[in-house]
Amino acid sequence: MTADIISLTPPKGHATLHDQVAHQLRQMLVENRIAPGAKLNERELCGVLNVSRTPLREAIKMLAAEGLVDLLPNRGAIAVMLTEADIFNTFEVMAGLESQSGTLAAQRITEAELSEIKAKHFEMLAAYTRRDLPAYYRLNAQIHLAINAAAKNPVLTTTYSQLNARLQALRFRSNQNEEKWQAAVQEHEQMLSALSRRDGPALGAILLAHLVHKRDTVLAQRRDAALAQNSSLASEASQA
Amino acid sequence: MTADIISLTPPKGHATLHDQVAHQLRQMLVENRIAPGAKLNERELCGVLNVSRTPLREAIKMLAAEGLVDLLPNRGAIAVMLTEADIFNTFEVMAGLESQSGTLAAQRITEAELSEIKAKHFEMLAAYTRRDLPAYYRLNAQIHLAINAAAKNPVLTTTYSQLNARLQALRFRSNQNEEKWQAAVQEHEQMLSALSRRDGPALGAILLAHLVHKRDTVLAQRRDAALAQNSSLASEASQA
DNA sequence: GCGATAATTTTTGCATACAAAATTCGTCTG
DNA sequence: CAGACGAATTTTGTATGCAAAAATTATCGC
Repeated sequence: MTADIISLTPPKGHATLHDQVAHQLRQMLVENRIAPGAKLNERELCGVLNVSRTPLREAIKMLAAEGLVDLLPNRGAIAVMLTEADIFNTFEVMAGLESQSGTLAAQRITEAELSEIKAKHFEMLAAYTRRDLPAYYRLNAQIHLAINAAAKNPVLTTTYSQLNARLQALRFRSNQNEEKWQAAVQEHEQMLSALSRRDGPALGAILLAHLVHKRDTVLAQRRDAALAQNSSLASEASQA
Repeated sequence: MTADIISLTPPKGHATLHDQVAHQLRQMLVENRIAPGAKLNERELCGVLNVSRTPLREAIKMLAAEGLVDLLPNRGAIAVMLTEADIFNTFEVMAGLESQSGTLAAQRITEAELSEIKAKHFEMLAAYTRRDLPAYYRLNAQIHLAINAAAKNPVLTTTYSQLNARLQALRFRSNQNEEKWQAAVQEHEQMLSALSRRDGPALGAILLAHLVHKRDTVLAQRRDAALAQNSSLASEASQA
């Protein structure tokens, strides 16, 4: 099936090496174990992953097509470094895709799927109440993926996941501020309500707004981080 | 820039071999010079493209990530064979993306861009009047790409182009029937009107409907082709 | 003659080898 | 001492070689 070409799930058993390597590299990039802008040294990675350069290079080419690394001619590959414009644009597209998936999900979701999402929602509320950020993020992501899955369109799911992967690295260590967190939780309440009523347009609109807010949060955070980085660099420079 | 990772335009000068090969293969797939389901024999393609297997295989991995070929473990790659569900789903996503690009384009298009699209529109009308299908298709595609470009979101453009490439092969030899053709032209008139009025929501809605119609046309055509194929096979069998 | 099985050939997947480009380092000059 | 030039090293890009898996052909049994 076309939508499964890009396997975002671990290749089971012992599939081809380049697929395994691609999966491992994807994980490393998404979890920020390879920093944005960092060079992917082939020899080094060969050592870490215990493979020769051939499957490694093939995997890198796949990641390039997925938009997780940039290919510099004669200079290898680097982990993508998203500009603010890139982030804005990516969120803009993801907002459209997620909105669409919400609209479709409202039409196509089964009772069983809805129940599972509701359950995850309550688990997420529990995590929020405990201020357990990692659990909250995990459940949040699961809910969004579940809504996506309920849209019953594998092409949509794959496209969404691929864009999401590029941003994952950004969100990996992001800390919400309290009021935005609360707002996000409220939006999730509205999402569940719309989904329960099978109100596609409403769910689409909510998800659109939700993603816009998420985008603003990520961008604001990024600016703060950049400022902190700059000031620490400045103090370092003054020390030297 | 992230959106330029996947180069859909000819790599100028003498870039890396795997990029050139990827471009050539893409062209061959999109133009149906490699039939859907056909096996991509490595040695054979090496001969045709005058390269060794290494850059060829790297290129194939990229095309796999782009969804143009399927990778079968230990059995190489085949040109994607879209099922009817795949086509439906791909069009569904493309409809969403194109609708969004219309909405954004209405907000962000410049006068110069609008004029150029209008000019292309009239050229397209000329082609329609002459019943010059190839010219019509070319201009039609250019208009859609121009609207996409006017949305000023490279991520959206790339995502759209990537999905479009998968369907290009289908449309390459597609013949419109007269009334659907006329309807499509009328929709284009509405598009231009909405774009001139900078009416984003209207343009989005029109493009959504336009894509749905395109989808129906392509699927109907495909069913006809399948029937013709079957009957010719049947007569062949009866001859033997 | 037909189907199943075994041998042969082909093809894929991976590792290695070699050439060209880029990076690094040292040296030299002003 | 700064900066530029150039040799040495590293790193990438491509070609080739080898082993395992698949496809093909031939052979055998029925």
